[in-house]
Amino acid sequence: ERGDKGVPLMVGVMDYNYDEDLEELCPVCGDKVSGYHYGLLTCESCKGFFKRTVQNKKRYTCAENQECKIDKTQRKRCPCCRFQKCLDVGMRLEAVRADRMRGGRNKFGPMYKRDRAMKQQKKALIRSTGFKLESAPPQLSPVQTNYGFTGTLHSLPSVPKGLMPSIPASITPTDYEASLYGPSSLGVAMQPHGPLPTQYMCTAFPSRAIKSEYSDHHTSSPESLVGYPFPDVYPSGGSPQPPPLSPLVLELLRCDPDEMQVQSKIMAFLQQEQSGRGRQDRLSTFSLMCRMADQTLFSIVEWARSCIFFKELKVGDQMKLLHNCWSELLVLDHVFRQVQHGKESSLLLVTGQEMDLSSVGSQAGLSLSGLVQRGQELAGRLLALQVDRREVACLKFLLLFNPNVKLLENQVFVESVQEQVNGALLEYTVCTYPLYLDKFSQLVLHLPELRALSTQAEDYLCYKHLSGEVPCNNLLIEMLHAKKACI
DNA sequence: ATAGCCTTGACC
DNA sequence: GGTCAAGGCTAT
Repeated sequence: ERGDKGVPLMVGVMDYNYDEDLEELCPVCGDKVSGYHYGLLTCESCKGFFKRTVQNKKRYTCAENQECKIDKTQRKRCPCCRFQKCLDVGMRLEAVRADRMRGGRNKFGPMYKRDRAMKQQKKALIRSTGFKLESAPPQLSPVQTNYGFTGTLHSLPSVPKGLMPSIPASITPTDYEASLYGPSSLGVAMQPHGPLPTQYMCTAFPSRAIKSEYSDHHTSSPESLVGYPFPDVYPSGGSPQPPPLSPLVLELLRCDPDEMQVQSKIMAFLQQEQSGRGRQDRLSTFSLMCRMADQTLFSIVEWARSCIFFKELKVGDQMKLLHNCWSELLVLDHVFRQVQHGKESSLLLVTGQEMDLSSVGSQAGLSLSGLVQRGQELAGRLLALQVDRREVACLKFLLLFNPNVKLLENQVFVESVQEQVNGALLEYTVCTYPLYLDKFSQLVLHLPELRALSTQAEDYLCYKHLSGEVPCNNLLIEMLHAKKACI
């Protein structure tokens, strides 16, 4: 691809640019990758090894304890552990053809294409986030960097133990390969003596073996099948199924509170507050909106405090992060509600009430109407993007775990969560919307507008507060003060 | 048996 | 017609 054979040294030096070279390492042995082979990027030798093993139905036994380290220099020592590692990192038995037909393409083609697109975007992401990965301390041990949440095998920015310690932990290809195609070797490494994921369990599998992807083209006699005694990863026999949703995305979504619960809670609170007042001092619409935003903010803080990752932080760091992003979360909450509402002419409030936009225009001042309008425009763009709940769940984490917040006790953790969620969101969008390759960047590109909008909202709130129009005892104002104190 | 290089051929 | 992952070949 890159003509790196006769490249003049100088060009090599000039081109040596974080770009490709670091990613081109075989997940099995760390040798140079020569292309996609049997499901993922591997080196030429592991490709050949995997082919020989499966074609010739070889059975190996390990002389040691089935935990031999496999690297470029030692890969010949234990074929048993080497083959096990091939399976662990996700090489596909089905990609070895039973009929030995040469040339052509197989059903994995589209998958390789998707993976290329994803790698491309991840690279762009790394570039746009200012080479965070490269500027990180160069030799963090996996233990130090592994803040991965337990329970997922996917998207952890960390390396399986013993795999090429010279590789910066976060950018080995392993994460993505594994999260696309099967359990990561990290997952296996994390539970070295535990049971393997079901699909790789070596059960007593009857002679009905793996079908080649080409066996459809020929009358498939039992003899034409490769008889490797592993169960088919895709028993349904169709095209490769999309990988399961990243468990991280699911986990982030699970953290989300139930909308109806929040809605009725805030509704009940406001009603109670109103009923406690006499006819005379009923709150103005504006004050009511402030109380509503205030209560929403309470529920956001409650959400954050019970969230995966966030609850691991010390309170001091939690405060700093929330002080930084509370208005962004509030705005995102509002805007996404409008996306779901889908009506141009009215606002949907957190209480489930609908409010005519024309009444906002007439009752609110110019600056508030402008703010609302800007929110509607953002909602319109997000609607056009077809942003979904899972993506919003990720965006909330990206806002919350802002690595630019200063003086954090556990900065590294925050950066790690940011990276993990970025990766999970990227993976989610590429896998869920394969025809919309740009969706991830489109989503992330809307964050600056969201931030700008929230800043404008803060300014507005500040102005209203200074002119004494915001009710006191207000979390909004407290946050406003705290943030100003930070800066 | 290994691994680097070669040939093949469906898909774009 | 080019691409590139399959399988094939062959020195070590």
